[in-house]
Amino acid sequence: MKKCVNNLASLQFILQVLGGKWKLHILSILYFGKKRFKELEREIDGISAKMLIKELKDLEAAGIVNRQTINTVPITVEYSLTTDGLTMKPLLEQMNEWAVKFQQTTSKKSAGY
Amino acid sequence: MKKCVNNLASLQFILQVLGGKWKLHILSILYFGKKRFKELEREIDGISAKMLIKELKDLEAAGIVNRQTINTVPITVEYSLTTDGLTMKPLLEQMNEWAVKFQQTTSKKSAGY
DNA sequence: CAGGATCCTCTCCGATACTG
DNA sequence: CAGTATCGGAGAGGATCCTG
Repeated sequence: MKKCVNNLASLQFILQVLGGKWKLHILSILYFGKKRFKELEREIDGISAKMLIKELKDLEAAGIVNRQTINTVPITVEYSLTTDGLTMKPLLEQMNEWAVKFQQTTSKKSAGY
Repeated sequence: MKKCVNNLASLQFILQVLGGKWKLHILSILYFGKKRFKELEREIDGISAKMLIKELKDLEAAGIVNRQTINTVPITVEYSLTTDGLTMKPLLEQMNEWAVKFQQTTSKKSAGY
């Protein structure tokens, strides 16, 4: 009586959560643990502070990323994956794996033979 | 001597391939087999012909989708997953699974308790 | 039926300057 | 350091008309 998979209707939802130029990049870093805002900014090459803030807000609103403010003198904010966010680690791994393989096969082909 | 996963650098690549409003939706249909252009258009609610064409072209260029022209009187074109495209079926399944679960947990929380 | 061309709108995203 | 506000360009994406 379970539906098995007769459609992949929820796939759209993935894009709403992970869509945007930087979200996967951010997650691929938080994947390895808690990071401060500035660390993220440094590790994500090319991102502007504005976009980092925005994407982090989106991820926070989605319940994937945790925001923790620490009241130091120059304020410190740390971001990490929530419990829900952690559930997508295997998914991130598999996505990355697929991407690696796919890039290899396509580069072989375009190499001519 | 293998790298294990010490970074998820290829994740960016996923977005280049699957980014765009409709690509996952298209793939979630081609997942189940070959489809004609018009069938896709009908099954993807809200998509415009222009976007369907564009997204299909992108997917074709990426080597994920196959385009086959059949010389009937009103021309028929069929789209299907390539060999490379088929390799992402497990990925699509896992993405969908995660999305389903994630939507459940978040809807529970927003239900108040 | 499948797809091209054109026009138009809206959102994404970068750059910059400013606040606690 | 972390975040907000504003401006502006580029591209995504929609609607419509046209063609083989």
